[in-house]
Amino acid sequence: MFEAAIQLIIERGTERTTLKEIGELAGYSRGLAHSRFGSKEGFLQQLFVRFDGRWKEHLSSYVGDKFGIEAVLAAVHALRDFLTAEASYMRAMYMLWYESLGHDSKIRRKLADHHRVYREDAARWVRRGIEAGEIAPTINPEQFSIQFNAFVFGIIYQWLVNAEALDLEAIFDDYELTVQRLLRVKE
Amino acid sequence: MFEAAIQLIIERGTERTTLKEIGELAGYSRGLAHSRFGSKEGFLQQLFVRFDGRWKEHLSSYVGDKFGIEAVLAAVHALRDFLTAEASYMRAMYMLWYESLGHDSKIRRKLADHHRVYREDAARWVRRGIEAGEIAPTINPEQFSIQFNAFVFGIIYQWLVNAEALDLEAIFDDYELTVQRLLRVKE
DNA sequence: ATGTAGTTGTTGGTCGCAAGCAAGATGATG
DNA sequence: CATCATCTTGCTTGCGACCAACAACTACAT
Repeated sequence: MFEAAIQLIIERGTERTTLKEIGELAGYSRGLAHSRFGSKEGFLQQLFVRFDGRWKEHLSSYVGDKFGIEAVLAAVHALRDFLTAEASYMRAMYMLWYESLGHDSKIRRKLADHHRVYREDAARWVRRGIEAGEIAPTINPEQFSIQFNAFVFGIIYQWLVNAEALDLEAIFDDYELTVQRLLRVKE
Repeated sequence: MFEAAIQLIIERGTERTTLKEIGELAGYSRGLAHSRFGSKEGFLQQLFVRFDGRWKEHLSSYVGDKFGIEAVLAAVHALRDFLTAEASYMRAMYMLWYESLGHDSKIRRKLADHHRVYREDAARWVRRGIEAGEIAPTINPEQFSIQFNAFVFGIIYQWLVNAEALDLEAIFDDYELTVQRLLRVKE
């Protein structure tokens, strides 16, 4: 059922995808999605949770308890691999996120909260990297974190707009250099 | 009419905004928006063109024929000021962009094209900065451009998700430092 | 002032369809 | 056979896009 929804969301976006279509594409009747999830909003919320779990799991399998530059690069690799291996997941997830920004919704509030956490995580990586003497103390962890998150979301956005125009390998390789240049303490 | 549309798109997104509401909020009858623009798609396209013109004008009033680091910083300032002075324009514009990614549309194709141009512009600024000896020749103009655009779109995205959580002044000040650190040739 | 044409805006109505609900079918299990 | 969960079907309601006919106003020539 969720797989069917992902496919439809990629094609039409969440707003133009109907519960009827989802049920039928999944091989059931038109009414099932509705009776299972109560409402369209309810269904999208479940989908949100599912997406979130999947990404969190993927990310933490890369980052683990790393910190400093290593953690930042691990997150970059997590994104690179997720974009290529789970492209449809990614597309549907962001379509859901983007469209939830349009109106007041639970998803929208959750999103704001998650984004705060993302920023805190990256800031912590940097802070611990500075403590370990690996990252230059002139770096402001909170600001780097915002810029790092901007990179992540900005790349994903450009990828959504036109995936073919981007050479992901080259982009992530070059961004690694940028991170090293910026963070690494000079001897 | 366009002003009414902007207000409604901010509240509900494009998909949940109806031509009827737009006409009525603008002080006309329910049918006017339709008879003027032919279709909802037609209306949104006009809106897209309008947004695009406004942003282009704003940006070029900051960048002019600058190049190198100066041009990059001018673009950063253009964004900073647009975000604060024209917040509703920005919100509605990006909601329109985001929602047009969900399905095949003319807007979507135009968007892809515009983004290519954005990347070319920034890459050109960098290339000319390298030629002038101001920017380190180790910098890859195309890759910096992608990262720069990612910053722009990524900041806007975070701002759309939760504007209150961001201190725009601090963000843009710190990003200036980042740009200088990355690009400026070391003597 | 009057007839003609063009522009702008209004109104009534059709069509299609998504969401949601309720009643019932199906089918497994103890 | 009774119960519970799962799934289907018929139906209602509401509404958005779109269209066609028409009204009101303006311009301008005669």
